[in-house]
Amino acid sequence: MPEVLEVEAYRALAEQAGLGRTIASVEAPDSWYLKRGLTASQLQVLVGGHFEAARRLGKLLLLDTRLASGAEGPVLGLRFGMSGRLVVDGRVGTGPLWHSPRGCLPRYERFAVVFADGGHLGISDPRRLGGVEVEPSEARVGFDAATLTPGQLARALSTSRAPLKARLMDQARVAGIGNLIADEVLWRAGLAPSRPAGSLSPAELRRLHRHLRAALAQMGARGGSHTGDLMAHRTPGGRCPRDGQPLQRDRVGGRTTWWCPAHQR
DNA sequence: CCGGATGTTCACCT
DNA sequence: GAGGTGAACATCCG
Repeated sequence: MPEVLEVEAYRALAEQAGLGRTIASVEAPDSWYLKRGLTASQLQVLVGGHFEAARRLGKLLLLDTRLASGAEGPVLGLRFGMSGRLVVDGRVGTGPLWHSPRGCLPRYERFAVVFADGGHLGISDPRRLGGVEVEPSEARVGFDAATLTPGQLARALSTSRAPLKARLMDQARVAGIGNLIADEVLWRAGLAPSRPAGSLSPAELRRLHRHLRAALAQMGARGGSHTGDLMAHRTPGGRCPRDGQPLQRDRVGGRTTWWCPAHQR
């Protein structure tokens, strides 16, 4: 699930409910979930400290920490993969948009911090595709999709012969756009997913930027990445809700892509 | 039973 | 160097 909209909801939840609470223990039962050599014992440094801020870069949730000593602690980086959710005191960051209530079973909790007040903040991730790291490289993350300017979009796409959709989903270029948002935005903007990214005219670039902003705002208000106008039609036999033409299913950038050859050029 | 799923990384090709 | 492909991760769903 998590694209920029979901991770932003997780960030808001962490900020609203997770800051300033004393950390009593860190539970990392799944060593595979700890990335870049991070170990459970290294995380024990957080005990007695607290989270000081919740930030987001693309799909990466960053938790700034303060140690018990008062010194600045490490930055915790949380990734959610396809099926990960942030859970704070039993509350899920995005409310009702998760389709399977079973995704929250205790056995799917891959990482958690238990607070001294008895509450907790954790990641529930059935498919185990997310992960936790310390001091993630913030410099390697591209322009954030939620605040992307027209100039940044132009820079992210310019001169590339890679498919437009692949470039939009390249987290080192534009951070936060996943498969569903990419299909939705390209459909709204009337641009074919396989167009070379660097081939867009200035007018097309402006159009893409406008539709990206509008789609994120609308889908955010509706409740997430799966609430786009194209979503219900991404299925065999599906037709374009704009012009009724059969949608085409392809593979672009390694991901299943649904698009309308009639109006996406 | 099989295929596919809102993601990332890596090895291995062209 | 730039891109593409397939595998890996683990579970659920149609």
